[in-house]
Amino acid sequence: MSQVVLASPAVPSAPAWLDTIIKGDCVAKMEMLPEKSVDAIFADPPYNLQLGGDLMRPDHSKVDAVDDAWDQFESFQAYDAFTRAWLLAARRVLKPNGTIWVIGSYHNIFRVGATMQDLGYWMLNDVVWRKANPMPNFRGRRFQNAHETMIWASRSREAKGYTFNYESMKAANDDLQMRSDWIFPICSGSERLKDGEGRKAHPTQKPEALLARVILSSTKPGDTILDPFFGTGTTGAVAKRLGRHFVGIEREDAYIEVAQKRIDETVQLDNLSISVATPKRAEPRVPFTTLIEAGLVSPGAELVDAKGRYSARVRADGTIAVGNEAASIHRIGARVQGVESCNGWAFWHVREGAQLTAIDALRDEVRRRMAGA
Amino acid sequence: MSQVVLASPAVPSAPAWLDTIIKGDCVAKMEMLPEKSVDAIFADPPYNLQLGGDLMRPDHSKVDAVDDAWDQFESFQAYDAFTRAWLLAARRVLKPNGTIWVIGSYHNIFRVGATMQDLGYWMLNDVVWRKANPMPNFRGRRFQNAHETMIWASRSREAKGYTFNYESMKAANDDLQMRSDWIFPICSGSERLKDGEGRKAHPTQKPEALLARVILSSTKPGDTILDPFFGTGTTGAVAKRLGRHFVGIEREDAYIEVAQKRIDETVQLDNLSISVATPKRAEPRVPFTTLIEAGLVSPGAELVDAKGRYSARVRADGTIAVGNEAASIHRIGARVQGVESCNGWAFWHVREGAQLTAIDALRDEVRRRMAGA
DNA sequence: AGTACCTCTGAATCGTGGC
DNA sequence: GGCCACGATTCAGAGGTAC
Repeated sequence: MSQVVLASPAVPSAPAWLDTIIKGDCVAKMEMLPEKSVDAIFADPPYNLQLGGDLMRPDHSKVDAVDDAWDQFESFQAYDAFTRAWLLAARRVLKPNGTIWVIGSYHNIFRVGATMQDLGYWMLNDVVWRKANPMPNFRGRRFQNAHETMIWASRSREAKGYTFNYESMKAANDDLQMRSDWIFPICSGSERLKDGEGRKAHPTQKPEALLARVILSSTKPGDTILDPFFGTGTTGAVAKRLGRHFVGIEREDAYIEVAQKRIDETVQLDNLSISVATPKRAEPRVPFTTLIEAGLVSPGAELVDAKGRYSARVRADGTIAVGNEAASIHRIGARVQGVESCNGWAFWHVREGAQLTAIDALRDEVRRRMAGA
Repeated sequence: MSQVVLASPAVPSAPAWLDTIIKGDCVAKMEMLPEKSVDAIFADPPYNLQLGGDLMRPDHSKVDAVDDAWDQFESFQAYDAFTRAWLLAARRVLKPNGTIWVIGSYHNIFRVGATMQDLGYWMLNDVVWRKANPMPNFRGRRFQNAHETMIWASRSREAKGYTFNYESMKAANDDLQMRSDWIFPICSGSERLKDGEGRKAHPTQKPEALLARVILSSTKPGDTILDPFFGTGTTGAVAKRLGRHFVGIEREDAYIEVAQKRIDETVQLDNLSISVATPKRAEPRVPFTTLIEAGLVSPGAELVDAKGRYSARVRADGTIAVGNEAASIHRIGARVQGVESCNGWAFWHVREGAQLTAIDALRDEVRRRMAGA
């Protein structure tokens, strides 16, 4: 009797690169992967920040800026060429119905987005990550830069079969459609990886909650997610935890070491638990200027305290004025009483004829309108 | 007796185009305006929406999409050429310290932003308009598109003297820095302009509250704001109400008619209501020695920091001394803390028994006396 | 044990004016 | 145009320490 030679198994073995970190330049390494082999891509490319000198906080401490060599480009042209190259290589690797996420800030995201359109990617959404705790603007010269932007795109306009877990997202958002603006804290505390000396292991580590929403919304369990700028491996760790495969590409040994250890320590959730976490819905803070914008208080209106002893005028810019001094409702409330501080919301009222309406009641009205909308 | 011939007024007459709507193509008309003649620009260019067929709601009603001829471009190249042309013409008209706002969605904002950078504009912020009541996504294939993006940029990297009313914005936001994400309802209800048949007069009318914050944050009363895509004149109406001048450019007679009527019916707020909170930088400089001359601080008096850790002595010449070293309040403040620099006004206090009085408060007193005199 | 206070830090394109 | 003094400017969260 001759021995039966077993045929190769019906299920093909997983490719060697699956669930690994590939060391090297992301363009060269992506070109070595099979075409149309990954379901999704998450990319956090260099932002090309163009910083001037040192920036000091008001308390004279120095801001730890992102001044790494990998974020330096000679010109917009150089950055565009780099962007075009990696986006092109990424598109080859992406399955026809795959989607790509790219995160950036105003420094780079417009160039990235235009290049994506030029290469044939089809935009599905731009999603705003609103930071719950952004760094302040220390010099008071701009608005506090409190968000970053993600672009979510399919491989082409014709690709209609991409994954979007609409029902999961809606259920996770208290049965309302998930919006294009998400709020998450920045990555800090124990989640923030440290090197041997206790310094942050990577200057721009992203929060796992952000990656979790990305992965849960646009991939299925068992899918493969490629991250060409792997860094400390947030994409890989979250993918593993949520029962997805990953491929990471990273140039720097120090980052690879941290990422591998992190992923090794990550445990996959049981199948039941790979569901969408419910986002917290905090009571929205309503600034005084919103009452003016909503038409509930008019510029020029008179505010008085409950006993009618003090009076102030509302200005269009959201400050209120007494004499020739203008400041917030809180400051002016403190000022007229000659005290250190004052809750302007509790102190001031709008006079309508003989009737006084607390501005706090008007704020409640704004909250009702925002919730009802 | 001969009649006195009055000389021409010392104040030069306003240019003929101020506070008017110019009919025509915005590039051609901007090229006819004097260079460096406007303080700010607000632009709401065509979004280049690429809609397929008609979009139907679940109840089979048709969504009133933006399908106007002015929003159709043959290709990204055509849209880019158009964008480059109007941004170039706009930059010529903008004063060196002027700023520009451009609003768009993911369809066009990335191309607009990249072009702005290519032309030398310097980005200050991207600001997200979060819609309190956005249109739902009817197909359930994407996230609800719940925001639009505005880019705020100066004319060049070197222009540091642009207007940003930091104090107004902060006071209006309950004494917290204004963030880069703003929430406003979309324009609807009685604010939404209708044509003769009760249909909306313009498909993309922006809310006045949005324009008000733009104008209040980045212009001063009396400034001139150019809007090259004037539409129904939201920019003009809000500018007039807030005591700013405007110039509008619009091609379509129907929009011009609605806009002119709207602006004619708009009333300017009184001066107190529109004035801008004064930044400390702009207040008259008071040298420390003035406090001594005014008798508010005596030579020989002891200065301490808020926590009483450091102490210095006031000298008659307006310097203060620690040990055998004498210098300005700033230099000595820095010296005792061992830091590079220090705002002595915020650091030092006069001790009167157990009570500490900030020398900054004494400076305010001097300023009040000077203003009253 | 609980709380109050202090310190540190995060993708940052972060002066002005007089001499 | 360069130099230098003046002096303006921060929010939320985590973690540690003192009481």
